[in-house]
Amino acid sequence: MPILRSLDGYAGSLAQRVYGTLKEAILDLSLKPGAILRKGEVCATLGVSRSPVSEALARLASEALVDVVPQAGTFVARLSMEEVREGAFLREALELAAVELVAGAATEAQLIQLRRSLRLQEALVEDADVGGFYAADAQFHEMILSFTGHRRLPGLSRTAWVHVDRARRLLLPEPGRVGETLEEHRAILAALEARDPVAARGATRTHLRQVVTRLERLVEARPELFA
Amino acid sequence: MPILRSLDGYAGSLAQRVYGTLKEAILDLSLKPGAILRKGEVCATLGVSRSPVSEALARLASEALVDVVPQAGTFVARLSMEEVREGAFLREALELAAVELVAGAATEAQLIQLRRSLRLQEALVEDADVGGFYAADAQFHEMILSFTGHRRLPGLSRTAWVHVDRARRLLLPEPGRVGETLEEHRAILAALEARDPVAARGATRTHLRQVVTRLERLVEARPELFA
DNA sequence: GGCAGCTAACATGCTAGCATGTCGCGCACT
DNA sequence: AGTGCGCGACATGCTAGCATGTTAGCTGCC
Repeated sequence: MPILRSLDGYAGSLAQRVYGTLKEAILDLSLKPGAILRKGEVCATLGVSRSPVSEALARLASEALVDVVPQAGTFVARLSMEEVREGAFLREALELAAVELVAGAATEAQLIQLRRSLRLQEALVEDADVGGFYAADAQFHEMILSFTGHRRLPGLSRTAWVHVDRARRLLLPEPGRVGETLEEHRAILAALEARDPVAARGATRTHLRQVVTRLERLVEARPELFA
Repeated sequence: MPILRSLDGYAGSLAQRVYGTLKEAILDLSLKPGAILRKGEVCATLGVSRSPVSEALARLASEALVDVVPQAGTFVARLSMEEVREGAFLREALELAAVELVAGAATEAQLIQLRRSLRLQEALVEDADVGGFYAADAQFHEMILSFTGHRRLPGLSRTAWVHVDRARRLLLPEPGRVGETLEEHRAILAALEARDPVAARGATRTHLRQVVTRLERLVEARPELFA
Protein backbone atom coordinates (compact mmCIF):
# COMPACT_ATOMS: atom_id res chain seq x y z
CA MET A 1 0.00 0.00 0.00
CA PRO A 2 1.53 3.28 -1.03
CA ILE A 3 1.93 5.95 1.53
CA LEU A 4 -1.46 7.39 2.33
CA ARG A 5 -1.62 10.69 4.08
CA SER A 6 -3.33 10.44 7.42
CA LEU A 7 -6.88 11.54 7.90
CA ASP A 8 -5.86 14.65 9.76
CA GLY A 9 -6.50 17.79 7.83
CA TYR A 10 -9.83 16.64 6.54
CA ALA A 11 -13.07 17.55 8.23
CA GLY A 12 -16.39 15.83 8.66
CA SER A 13 -17.28 12.22 9.14
CA LEU A 14 -14.75 9.45 8.87
CA ALA A 15 -16.15 8.47 5.51
CA GLN A 16 -15.63 11.98 4.20
CA ARG A 17 -12.06 12.09 5.46
CA VAL A 18 -11.27 8.72 3.93
CA TYR A 19 -12.77 9.99 0.69
CA GLY A 20 -10.57 13.07 0.76
CA THR A 21 -7.44 11.11 1.51
CA LEU A 22 -8.03 8.55 -1.21
CA LYS A 23 -9.07 11.14 -3.76
CA GLU A 24 -5.96 13.18 -3.21
CA ALA A 25 -3.78 10.10 -3.53
CA ILE A 26 -5.51 9.10 -6.75
CA LEU A 27 -5.35 12.56 -8.25
CA ASP A 28 -1.66 13.10 -7.60
CA LEU A 29 -0.93 9.63 -8.97
CA SER A 30 0.67 8.34 -5.77
CA LEU A 31 -1.92 5.60 -6.15
CA LYS A 32 -0.91 4.21 -9.53
CA PRO A 33 -3.59 3.91 -12.21
CA GLY A 34 -4.66 0.31 -12.60
CA ALA A 35 -3.39 -0.68 -9.17
CA ILE A 36 -5.57 -2.81 -6.96
CA LEU A 37 -6.98 -1.04 -3.95
CA ARG A 38 -7.84 -3.51 -1.24
CA LYS A 39 -10.41 -2.34 1.24
CA GLY A 40 -8.75 -4.35 3.97
CA GLU A 41 -5.41 -2.64 3.43
CA VAL A 42 -6.98 0.80 3.41
CA CYS A 43 -8.72 -0.04 6.68
CA ALA A 44 -5.49 -1.21 8.27
CA THR A 45 -3.50 1.74 6.97
CA LEU A 46 -5.95 4.39 8.10
CA GLY A 47 -7.07 2.55 11.21
CA VAL A 48 -10.77 2.60 10.46
CA SER A 49 -13.38 0.00 9.74
CA ARG A 50 -14.77 -0.98 6.38
CA SER A 51 -18.02 0.94 6.27
CA PRO A 52 -16.52 4.40 5.87
CA VAL A 53 -14.07 2.99 3.35
CA SER A 54 -16.90 1.42 1.41
CA GLU A 55 -18.83 4.67 1.35
CA ALA A 56 -15.76 6.58 0.20
CA LEU A 57 -15.12 4.07 -2.56
CA ALA A 58 -18.73 4.27 -3.66
CA ARG A 59 -18.39 8.01 -4.08
CA LEU A 60 -15.13 7.61 -5.96
CA ALA A 61 -16.78 5.02 -8.18
CA SER A 62 -19.54 7.47 -9.04
CA GLU A 63 -16.84 9.83 -10.27
CA ALA A 64 -15.19 7.00 -12.20
CA LEU A 65 -11.98 7.37 -10.21
CA VAL A 66 -12.09 3.72 -9.15
CA ASP A 67 -13.64 0.62 -10.67
CA VAL A 68 -15.37 -1.65 -8.20
CA VAL A 69 -15.79 -5.17 -9.51
CA PRO A 70 -18.21 -7.06 -7.26
CA GLN A 71 -16.65 -9.94 -5.38
CA ALA A 72 -13.41 -9.41 -7.25
CA GLY A 73 -11.62 -6.22 -6.32
CA THR A 74 -11.40 -2.48 -6.47
CA PHE A 75 -9.00 -0.84 -8.88
CA VAL A 76 -7.68 2.65 -9.35
CA ALA A 77 -9.05 3.88 -12.66
CA ARG A 78 -6.60 3.98 -15.52
CA LEU A 79 -5.93 7.24 -17.25
CA SER A 80 -8.37 7.48 -20.08
CA MET A 81 -8.42 10.10 -22.79
CA GLU A 82 -12.11 9.30 -23.16
CA GLU A 83 -12.72 10.44 -19.60
CA VAL A 84 -10.53 13.48 -20.12
CA ARG A 85 -12.50 14.53 -23.16
CA GLU A 86 -15.81 13.94 -21.44
CA GLY A 87 -14.74 15.87 -18.36
CA ALA A 88 -13.49 18.74 -20.47
CA PHE A 89 -16.73 18.75 -22.44
CA LEU A 90 -18.77 18.89 -19.26
CA ARG A 91 -16.79 21.67 -17.67
CA GLU A 92 -16.85 23.63 -20.89
CA ALA A 93 -20.61 23.25 -21.15
CA LEU A 94 -21.11 24.43 -17.58
CA GLU A 95 -18.68 27.28 -17.70
CA LEU A 96 -19.86 28.60 -21.04
CA ALA A 97 -23.41 28.66 -19.78
CA ALA A 98 -22.21 30.42 -16.66
CA VAL A 99 -20.24 33.19 -18.38
CA GLU A 100 -23.07 33.72 -20.79
CA LEU A 101 -25.45 34.24 -17.90
CA VAL A 102 -23.04 36.32 -15.87
CA ALA A 103 -22.19 38.53 -18.84
CA GLY A 104 -25.80 39.63 -18.88
CA ALA A 105 -26.36 39.87 -15.16
CA ALA A 106 -23.15 40.62 -13.30
CA THR A 107 -23.38 43.29 -10.64
CA GLU A 108 -20.71 45.93 -10.25
CA ALA A 109 -19.66 44.36 -6.96
CA GLN A 110 -19.05 41.06 -8.68
CA LEU A 111 -16.97 42.69 -11.39
CA ILE A 112 -14.91 44.37 -8.70
CA GLN A 113 -14.20 40.99 -7.15
CA LEU A 114 -13.03 39.65 -10.48
CA ARG A 115 -10.80 42.66 -11.10
CA ARG A 116 -9.30 42.23 -7.68
CA SER A 117 -8.58 38.58 -8.44
CA LEU A 118 -6.86 39.58 -11.65
CA ARG A 119 -4.67 42.05 -9.79
CA LEU A 120 -3.69 39.28 -7.42
CA GLN A 121 -2.89 37.00 -10.34
CA GLU A 122 -0.68 39.67 -11.88
CA ALA A 123 1.27 39.96 -8.66
CA LEU A 124 1.69 36.19 -8.41
CA VAL A 125 2.97 36.02 -11.98
CA GLU A 126 5.49 38.77 -11.28
CA ASP A 127 6.66 36.87 -8.21
CA ALA A 128 6.82 33.68 -10.25
CA ASP A 129 4.67 31.92 -7.64
CA VAL A 130 3.23 29.22 -9.85
CA GLY A 131 1.48 27.32 -7.08
CA GLY A 132 -0.17 30.46 -5.80
CA PHE A 133 -1.19 31.40 -9.31
CA TYR A 134 -2.95 28.13 -9.91
CA ALA A 135 -4.87 28.55 -6.69
CA ALA A 136 -5.92 32.04 -7.76
CA ASP A 137 -6.80 30.64 -11.18
CA ALA A 138 -9.15 28.09 -9.64
CA GLN A 139 -10.68 30.77 -7.46
CA PHE A 140 -11.27 33.03 -10.47
CA HIS A 141 -13.25 30.33 -12.22
CA GLU A 142 -15.17 29.44 -9.08
CA MET A 143 -16.18 33.05 -8.65
CA ILE A 144 -17.73 33.21 -12.08
CA LEU A 145 -19.59 29.98 -11.51
CA SER A 146 -20.90 31.11 -8.16
CA PHE A 147 -22.10 34.41 -9.64
CA THR A 148 -24.81 32.44 -11.43
CA GLY A 149 -26.43 31.99 -8.04
CA HIS A 150 -26.36 28.23 -8.39
CA ARG A 151 -24.78 26.82 -5.28
CA ARG A 152 -23.71 23.42 -6.47
CA LEU A 153 -22.26 24.56 -9.77
CA PRO A 154 -18.65 25.10 -8.64
CA GLY A 155 -18.52 21.65 -7.08
CA LEU A 156 -19.93 20.01 -10.18
CA SER A 157 -17.40 21.75 -12.34
CA ARG A 158 -14.59 20.58 -10.10
CA THR A 159 -15.91 17.03 -10.22
CA ALA A 160 -16.16 17.15 -13.99
CA TRP A 161 -12.57 18.28 -14.20
CA VAL A 162 -10.95 15.62 -12.02
CA HIS A 163 -9.83 13.40 -14.85
CA VAL A 164 -8.31 16.33 -16.69
CA ASP A 165 -6.57 17.39 -13.53
CA ARG A 166 -5.15 13.95 -12.96
CA ALA A 167 -3.87 13.61 -16.50
CA ARG A 168 -2.38 17.09 -16.27
CA ARG A 169 0.16 15.73 -13.80
CA LEU A 170 1.86 14.14 -16.77
CA LEU A 171 2.41 17.46 -18.52
CA LEU A 172 5.72 19.16 -18.05
CA PRO A 173 5.54 22.77 -16.95
CA GLU A 174 5.69 25.06 -19.94
CA PRO A 175 7.47 28.37 -19.46
CA GLY A 176 5.28 31.35 -20.17
CA ARG A 177 2.05 29.41 -19.78
CA VAL A 178 1.04 31.29 -16.64
CA GLY A 179 1.44 34.58 -18.51
CA GLU A 180 -0.80 33.31 -21.32
CA THR A 181 -3.33 32.12 -18.79
CA LEU A 182 -3.39 35.53 -17.21
CA GLU A 183 -3.97 37.07 -20.62
CA GLU A 184 -6.88 34.71 -21.28
CA HIS A 185 -8.42 35.63 -17.95
CA ARG A 186 -8.14 39.28 -18.91
CA ALA A 187 -10.04 38.58 -22.10
CA ILE A 188 -12.83 36.85 -20.18
CA LEU A 189 -13.14 39.70 -17.72
CA ALA A 190 -13.11 42.25 -20.52
CA ALA A 191 -16.01 40.48 -22.21
CA LEU A 192 -17.95 40.37 -18.96
CA GLU A 193 -17.35 44.06 -18.39
CA ALA A 194 -18.53 44.75 -21.92
CA ARG A 195 -21.62 42.63 -21.16
CA ASP A 196 -20.92 40.66 -24.30
CA PRO A 197 -22.10 37.05 -23.85
CA VAL A 198 -20.77 35.88 -27.19
CA ALA A 199 -17.29 37.25 -26.58
CA ALA A 200 -17.33 35.83 -23.07
CA ARG A 201 -18.17 32.39 -24.40
CA GLY A 202 -15.44 32.64 -26.99
CA ALA A 203 -12.79 33.74 -24.55
CA THR A 204 -13.75 31.08 -22.02
CA ARG A 205 -13.80 28.35 -24.63
CA THR A 206 -10.37 29.30 -25.90
CA HIS A 207 -9.05 29.36 -22.37
CA LEU A 208 -10.44 25.99 -21.32
CA ARG A 209 -9.27 24.21 -24.43
CA GLN A 210 -5.59 24.96 -23.83
CA VAL A 211 -4.99 22.12 -21.40
CA VAL A 212 -6.92 19.58 -23.40
CA THR A 213 -5.04 20.51 -26.55
CA ARG A 214 -1.76 19.88 -24.78
CA LEU A 215 -3.09 16.56 -23.50
CA GLU A 216 -4.15 15.53 -26.99
CA ARG A 217 -0.61 16.18 -28.14
CA LEU A 218 0.70 14.11 -25.27
CA VAL A 219 -1.50 11.12 -26.00
CA GLU A 220 -0.35 11.24 -29.59
CA ALA A 221 3.29 11.31 -28.57
CA ARG A 222 3.05 8.75 -25.77
CA PRO A 223 -0.12 6.69 -26.13
CA GLU A 224 1.18 4.07 -23.69
CA LEU A 225 0.51 6.46 -20.80
CA PHE A 226 -3.21 6.16 -21.37
CA ALA A 227 -3.33 2.37 -21.50
CA MET B 1 -44.08 4.64 6.44
CA PRO B 2 -45.90 5.15 3.17
CA ILE B 3 -46.28 2.25 0.85
CA LEU B 4 -42.93 1.48 -0.70
CA ARG B 5 -42.82 -0.67 -3.78
CA SER B 6 -40.93 -3.84 -3.23
CA LEU B 7 -37.42 -4.29 -4.50
CA ASP B 8 -38.52 -6.56 -7.28
CA GLY B 9 -38.14 -5.03 -10.66
CA TYR B 10 -34.82 -3.41 -9.89
CA ALA B 11 -31.55 -5.04 -10.78
CA GLY B 12 -28.12 -5.08 -9.26
CA SER B 13 -26.99 -5.04 -5.69
CA LEU B 14 -29.39 -4.57 -2.81
CA ALA B 15 -28.14 -1.04 -2.33
CA GLN B 16 -28.95 -0.20 -5.91
CA ARG B 17 -32.42 -1.66 -5.66
CA VAL B 18 -33.12 0.22 -2.47
CA TYR B 19 -31.88 3.36 -4.20
CA GLY B 20 -34.23 2.81 -7.10
CA THR B 21 -37.21 2.14 -4.88
CA LEU B 22 -36.64 5.19 -2.72
CA LYS B 23 -35.89 7.45 -5.65
CA GLU B 24 -39.08 6.49 -7.41
CA ALA B 25 -41.10 7.09 -4.27
CA ILE B 26 -39.50 10.48 -3.76
CA LEU B 27 -39.93 11.52 -7.37
CA ASP B 28 -43.60 10.63 -7.61
CA LEU B 29 -44.23 12.38 -4.29
CA SER B 30 -45.55 9.29 -2.53
CA LEU B 31 -42.87 10.14 0.00
CA LYS B 32 -43.99 13.59 1.03
CA PRO B 33 -41.47 16.43 0.83
CA GLY B 34 -40.21 17.32 4.29
CA ALA B 35 -41.22 13.99 5.77
CA ILE B 36 -38.80 12.19 8.01
CA LEU B 37 -37.32 9.04 6.55
CA ARG B 38 -36.17 6.69 9.27
CA LYS B 39 -33.53 4.22 8.24
CA GLY B 40 -34.90 1.67 10.65
CA GLU B 41 -38.35 1.83 9.10
CA VAL B 42 -36.99 1.50 5.60
CA CYS B 43 -35.00 -1.53 6.72
CA ALA B 44 -38.04 -3.14 8.26
CA THR B 45 -40.30 -2.33 5.30
CA LEU B 46 -37.92 -3.64 2.67
CA GLY B 47 -36.53 -6.44 4.79
CA VAL B 48 -32.89 -5.52 4.41
CA SER B 49 -30.19 -4.35 6.73
CA ARG B 50 -28.95 -0.83 7.22
CA SER B 51 -25.82 -0.79 5.11
CA PRO B 52 -27.54 -0.89 1.72
CA VAL B 53 -30.06 1.65 2.97
CA SER B 54 -27.24 3.92 4.11
CA GLU B 55 -25.52 3.69 0.78
CA ALA B 56 -28.75 4.42 -1.06
CA LEU B 57 -29.42 7.44 1.13
CA ALA B 58 -25.87 8.69 0.59
CA ARG B 59 -26.46 8.64 -3.15
CA LEU B 60 -29.78 10.39 -2.79
CA ALA B 61 -28.14 12.99 -0.58
CA SER B 62 -25.56 13.66 -3.27
CA GLU B 63 -28.45 14.46 -5.60
CA ALA B 64 -30.05 16.63 -2.93
CA LEU B 65 -33.16 14.44 -2.87
CA VAL B 66 -32.79 13.86 0.88
CA ASP B 67 -31.18 15.84 3.67
CA VAL B 68 -29.16 13.76 6.11
CA VAL B 69 -28.64 15.52 9.43
CA PRO B 70 -25.98 13.64 11.40
CA GLN B 71 -27.25 12.05 14.56
CA ALA B 72 -30.62 13.70 14.03
CA GLY B 73 -32.54 12.27 11.11
CA THR B 74 -32.97 11.95 7.39
CA PHE B 75 -35.61 14.01 5.63
CA VAL B 76 -37.13 13.97 2.18
CA ALA B 77 -36.04 17.18 0.46
CA ARG B 78 -38.66 19.86 0.19
CA LEU B 79 -39.61 21.15 -3.21
CA SER B 80 -37.35 24.06 -3.94
CA MET B 81 -37.59 26.43 -6.86
CA GLU B 82 -33.88 27.07 -6.33
CA GLU B 83 -33.14 23.44 -7.07
CA VAL B 84 -35.52 23.46 -10.01
CA ARG B 85 -33.77 26.45 -11.54
CA GLU B 86 -30.36 24.98 -10.95
CA GLY B 87 -31.34 21.64 -12.41
CA ALA B 88 -32.84 23.31 -15.44
CA PHE B 89 -29.73 25.43 -15.87
CA LEU B 90 -27.53 22.35 -15.74
CA ARG B 91 -29.54 20.35 -18.19
CA GLU B 92 -29.77 23.30 -20.54
CA ALA B 93 -26.01 23.79 -20.39
CA LEU B 94 -25.38 20.13 -21.16
CA GLU B 95 -27.94 19.77 -23.87
CA LEU B 96 -27.02 23.00 -25.65
CA ALA B 97 -23.39 21.92 -25.74
CA ALA B 98 -24.53 18.55 -27.05
CA VAL B 99 -26.72 19.81 -29.90
CA GLU B 100 -24.04 22.29 -30.87
CA LEU B 101 -21.55 19.46 -31.17
CA VAL B 102 -23.95 17.09 -32.86
CA ALA B 103 -25.07 19.71 -35.36
CA GLY B 104 -21.53 19.79 -36.64
CA ALA B 105 -20.76 16.11 -36.46
CA ALA B 106 -23.90 14.02 -36.81
CA THR B 107 -23.66 11.06 -39.15
CA GLU B 108 -26.42 10.23 -41.57
CA ALA B 109 -27.21 7.09 -39.56
CA GLN B 110 -27.76 9.19 -36.47
CA LEU B 111 -30.07 11.57 -38.29
CA ILE B 112 -32.04 8.60 -39.51
CA GLN B 113 -32.51 7.43 -35.95
CA LEU B 114 -33.80 10.84 -34.95
CA ARG B 115 -36.20 10.99 -37.87
CA ARG B 116 -37.50 7.57 -36.95
CA SER B 117 -38.06 8.72 -33.40
CA LEU B 118 -40.01 11.72 -34.67
CA ARG B 119 -42.21 9.48 -36.76
CA LEU B 120 -42.91 7.40 -33.70
CA GLN B 121 -43.76 10.52 -31.74
CA GLU B 122 -46.18 11.63 -34.44
CA ALA B 123 -47.98 8.31 -34.24
CA LEU B 124 -48.20 8.52 -30.46
CA VAL B 125 -49.66 12.01 -30.63
CA GLU B 126 -52.26 10.85 -33.14
CA ASP B 127 -53.17 7.99 -30.82
CA ALA B 128 -53.27 10.41 -27.87
CA ASP B 129 -50.91 8.13 -25.95
CA VAL B 130 -49.47 10.71 -23.61
CA GLY B 131 -47.45 8.29 -21.50
CA GLY B 132 -45.90 6.71 -24.54
CA PHE B 133 -45.14 10.11 -25.96
CA TYR B 134 -43.23 11.21 -22.87
CA ALA B 135 -41.17 8.04 -23.03
CA ALA B 136 -40.35 8.74 -26.68
CA ASP B 137 -39.59 12.33 -25.74
CA ALA B 138 -37.03 11.24 -23.16
CA GLN B 139 -35.52 8.82 -25.65
CA PHE B 140 -35.22 11.55 -28.28
CA HIS B 141 -33.20 13.71 -25.92
CA GLU B 142 -31.07 10.80 -24.78
CA MET B 143 -30.23 9.99 -28.36
CA ILE B 144 -28.88 13.45 -29.01
CA LEU B 145 -26.83 13.37 -25.84
CA SER B 146 -25.39 9.97 -26.64
CA PHE B 147 -24.44 11.11 -30.14
CA THR B 148 -21.74 13.25 -28.58
CA GLY B 149 -19.93 10.02 -27.81
CA HIS B 150 -19.82 10.83 -24.12
CA ARG B 151 -21.13 7.82 -22.27
CA ARG B 152 -22.11 9.37 -18.98
CA LEU B 153 -23.79 12.43 -20.42
CA PRO B 154 -27.36 11.07 -20.61
CA GLY B 155 -27.23 9.95 -17.00
CA LEU B 156 -25.91 13.28 -15.82
CA SER B 157 -28.64 15.09 -17.67
CA ARG B 158 -31.27 12.87 -16.08
CA THR B 159 -29.78 13.49 -12.65
CA ALA B 160 -29.74 17.22 -13.24
CA TRP B 161 -33.38 17.12 -14.19
CA VAL B 162 -34.74 15.20 -11.18
CA HIS B 163 -35.91 18.23 -9.26
CA VAL B 164 -37.67 19.62 -12.29
CA ASP B 165 -39.28 16.25 -12.86
CA ARG B 166 -40.51 16.05 -9.31
CA ALA B 167 -41.95 19.52 -9.31
CA ARG B 168 -43.60 18.80 -12.65
CA ARG B 169 -45.93 16.41 -10.87
CA LEU B 170 -47.70 19.45 -9.55
CA LEU B 171 -48.51 20.75 -13.02
CA LEU B 172 -51.87 19.93 -14.49
CA PRO B 173 -51.81 18.41 -17.95
CA GLU B 174 -52.25 21.08 -20.57
CA PRO B 175 -54.17 20.13 -23.70
CA GLY B 176 -52.16 20.57 -26.84
CA ARG B 177 -48.83 20.58 -25.05
CA VAL B 178 -47.75 17.29 -26.61
CA GLY B 179 -48.40 18.74 -30.05
CA GLU B 180 -46.28 21.77 -29.27
CA THR B 181 -43.55 19.53 -27.92
CA LEU B 182 -43.56 17.56 -31.14
CA GLU B 183 -43.26 20.77 -33.10
CA GLU B 184 -40.28 21.85 -31.01
CA HIS B 185 -38.60 18.52 -31.61
CA ARG B 186 -39.12 19.02 -35.32
CA ALA B 187 -37.36 22.36 -35.10
CA ILE B 188 -34.40 20.80 -33.32
CA LEU B 189 -34.09 18.03 -35.86
CA ALA B 190 -34.39 20.49 -38.73
CA ALA B 191 -31.52 22.53 -37.33
CA LEU B 192 -29.41 19.41 -36.94
CA GLU B 193 -30.15 18.35 -40.52
CA ALA B 194 -29.19 21.84 -41.68
CA ARG B 195 -25.99 21.48 -39.65
CA ASP B 196 -26.73 24.81 -38.06
CA PRO B 197 -25.37 24.85 -34.48
CA VAL B 198 -26.81 28.25 -33.64
CA ALA B 199 -30.30 27.31 -34.72
CA ALA B 200 -30.01 24.00 -32.90
CA ARG B 201 -29.07 25.78 -29.70
CA GLY B 202 -31.93 28.19 -30.08
CA ALA B 203 -34.51 25.51 -30.76
CA THR B 204 -33.30 23.37 -27.87
CA ARG B 205 -33.25 26.30 -25.48
CA THR B 206 -36.79 27.26 -26.38
CA HIS B 207 -37.92 23.70 -25.95
CA LEU B 208 -36.29 23.12 -22.56
CA ARG B 209 -37.55 26.37 -21.10
CA GLN B 210 -41.21 25.49 -21.57
CA VAL B 211 -41.55 23.40 -18.43
CA VAL B 212 -39.60 25.80 -16.25
CA THR B 213 -41.69 28.70 -17.43
CA ARG B 214 -44.84 26.87 -16.42
CA LEU B 215 -43.29 26.07 -13.05
CA GLU B 216 -42.36 29.70 -12.52
CA ARG B 217 -45.98 30.61 -13.09
CA LEU B 218 -47.04 27.95 -10.62
CA VAL B 219 -44.72 29.14 -7.89
CA GLU B 220 -46.07 32.62 -8.37
CA ALA B 221 -49.64 31.44 -8.09
CA ARG B 222 -49.13 28.99 -5.23
CA PRO B 223 -45.87 29.75 -3.42
CA GLU B 224 -46.88 27.59 -0.46
CA LEU B 225 -46.21 24.48 -2.53
CA PHE B 226 -42.51 25.25 -2.49
CA ALA B 227 -42.18 25.82 1.24
C1' DG C 1 5.03 -30.31 -22.04
C1' DG C 2 0.48 -28.21 -22.30
C1' DC C 3 -4.27 -27.91 -20.91
C1' DA C 4 -8.40 -28.68 -18.20
C1' DG C 5 -10.52 -29.06 -13.86
C1' DC C 6 -10.52 -28.43 -9.05
C1' DT C 7 -9.55 -26.40 -4.78
C1' DA C 8 -8.39 -22.96 -1.62
C1' DA C 9 -7.59 -18.30 -0.58
C1' DC C 10 -9.67 -13.99 -0.64
C1' DA C 11 -12.38 -10.14 -2.57
C1' DT C 12 -16.67 -7.53 -1.72
C1' DG C 13 -21.76 -7.27 0.06
C1' DC C 14 -24.54 -7.91 3.82
C1' DT C 15 -26.07 -8.62 8.61
C1' DA C 16 -26.18 -7.60 13.40
C1' DG C 17 -24.91 -4.97 17.52
C1' DC C 18 -22.24 -0.98 19.97
C1' DA C 19 -20.74 4.08 20.52
C1' DT C 20 -21.84 8.88 20.08
C1' DG C 21 -24.35 12.93 19.63
C1' DT C 22 -29.04 15.30 19.12
C1' DC C 23 -33.78 16.61 19.92
C1' DG C 24 -37.92 16.90 22.55
C1' DC C 25 -40.64 16.34 26.52
C1' DG C 26 -41.41 16.95 31.36
C1' DC C 27 -40.37 18.99 35.68
C1' DA C 28 -38.72 22.28 38.81
C1' DC C 29 -37.95 26.95 39.49
C1' DT C 30 -38.68 31.96 38.94
C1' DA D 1 -47.98 30.98 33.95
C1' DG D 2 -43.64 31.22 31.50
C1' DT D 3 -38.99 29.79 31.22
C1' DG D 4 -34.77 27.25 31.85
C1' DC D 5 -32.71 22.93 32.75
C1' DG D 6 -32.07 18.05 32.75
C1' DC D 7 -33.01 13.55 31.38
C1' DG D 8 -34.67 9.97 28.37
C1' DA D 9 -35.58 8.13 23.93
C1' DC D 10 -33.68 7.68 19.59
C1' DA D 11 -31.31 9.10 15.35
C1' DT D 12 -27.14 8.12 12.65
C1' DG D 13 -22.01 6.52 12.34
C1' DC D 14 -18.99 3.00 13.25
C1' DT D 15 -17.15 -1.60 14.45
C1' DA D 16 -16.86 -6.45 13.98
C1' DG D 17 -18.05 -10.90 11.92
C1' DC D 18 -20.76 -13.94 8.36
C1' DA D 19 -22.41 -15.22 3.48
C1' DT D 20 -21.49 -15.31 -1.36
C1' DG D 21 -19.05 -15.27 -5.52
C1' DT D 22 -14.61 -14.75 -8.08
C1' DT D 23 -9.84 -15.46 -9.19
C1' DA D 24 -5.48 -17.52 -9.25
C1' DG D 25 -2.62 -21.31 -8.58
C1' DC D 26 -1.85 -26.14 -8.31
C1' DT D 27 -2.50 -30.80 -9.58
C1' DG D 28 -3.62 -34.50 -12.48
C1' DC D 29 -4.49 -36.00 -17.03
C1' DC D 30 -3.92 -36.14 -22.01
